[in-house]
Amino acid sequence: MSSFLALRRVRYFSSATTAAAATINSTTSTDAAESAITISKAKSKLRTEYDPDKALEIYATVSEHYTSPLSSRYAQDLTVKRLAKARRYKDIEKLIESHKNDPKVKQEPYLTTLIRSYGLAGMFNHALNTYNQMDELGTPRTAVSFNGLLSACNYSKLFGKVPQLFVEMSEKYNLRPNQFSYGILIKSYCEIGSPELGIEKMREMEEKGIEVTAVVFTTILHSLYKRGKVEEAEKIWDEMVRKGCELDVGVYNVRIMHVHNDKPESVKKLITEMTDAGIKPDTISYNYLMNCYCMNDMMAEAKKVYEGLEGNCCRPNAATFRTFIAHLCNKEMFEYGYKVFKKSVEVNKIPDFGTLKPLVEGLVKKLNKKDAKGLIRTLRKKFPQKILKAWDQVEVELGLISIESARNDIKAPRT
DNA sequence: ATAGGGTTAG
Repeated sequence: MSSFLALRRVRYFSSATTAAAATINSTTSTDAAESAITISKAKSKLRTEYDPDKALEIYATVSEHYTSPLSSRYAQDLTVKRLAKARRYKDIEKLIESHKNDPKVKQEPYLTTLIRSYGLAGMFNHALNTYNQMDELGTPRTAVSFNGLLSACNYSKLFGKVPQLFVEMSEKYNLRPNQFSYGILIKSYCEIGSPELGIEKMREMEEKGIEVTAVVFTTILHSLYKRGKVEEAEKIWDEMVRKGCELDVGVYNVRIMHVHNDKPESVKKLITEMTDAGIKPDTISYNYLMNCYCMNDMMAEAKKVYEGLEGNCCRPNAATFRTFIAHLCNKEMFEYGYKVFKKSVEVNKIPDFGTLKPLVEGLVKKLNKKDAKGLIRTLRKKFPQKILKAWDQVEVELGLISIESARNDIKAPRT
């Protein structure tokens, strides 16, 4: 029985891969506005599509409407990540290799997306092969693809390999590393556990007259805080300010990250500071503030932050819903938790099983079976069968459904 | 049109 299912799955999948591959080469003359709509719809769907087969089908519609590397990159990234999670490496290869038949591979940005994708899938050797294949494919080389290769290496978590590639490839192909190349290199040193070497490379940038932006400072700052080197971090921050580096949300969020386990006043202070400097806090900043209030039992304040998000031109993201619902459950605020859950459904950012289970249990405990059932019913509509199995059991355990009807469901799933 | 910041997990 299970092998039959497995077989069916493979066959179904192969046809989806082929479909995705085939559309890439078809010449379509859809007009740009229409393409943009199609792509944006596909992205929204992909975000919540965890079934790799379905993801591929959706991705096929994106390939069909290709306009620029950037516009389809997000979709390609998501598809590849889903496949990688399912360990479908052969299928990733099939998909990406098929793109090499497209005339656009002679364009460096296009080819670079392929290299990056292999990296995201953790298939660094494929990324490297693709990079070495460029002459054969007739794609010109600049720092763009070089940086793509270095990024692929970081994505594959081969941080130690980046410094070596940096030297080797820049010499072999006579390329001059730019500010992005250095940014990637410094990231790799920080990940290896040596922000000090990262700082050394930053000095090298200065000597060579390559602009050191907030991104590089942020990488180093983050690494220092993460390793508890607070004094060194403060020094880097001071240097950054002193040198007149343009500050942005990213750096501030790293600083907020560092203080958010403290009292809310510390977070508030930084938010005021950045706002005064004309930098708008984003969803990440507010998530920290909200979390911080929750950890300090200030739920009314946390609610205010959550409800004020849109007024601050921020949209709640997946992390907002997940962490807030978890805290609300801890505080037994299940009714409000259900409200937040409904909002997450509305915007297609539903938290995972582990987050929602305590919410259902809490609702039942408070004798609110109606909402508990409503929650599960909603999930049934949204998620693939595999994930839902866990919910069948929860339903029975909590007495939301009788064992008999659970059995019936196996034959005839509810709609 | 290539680098950083949260959270994500099996």
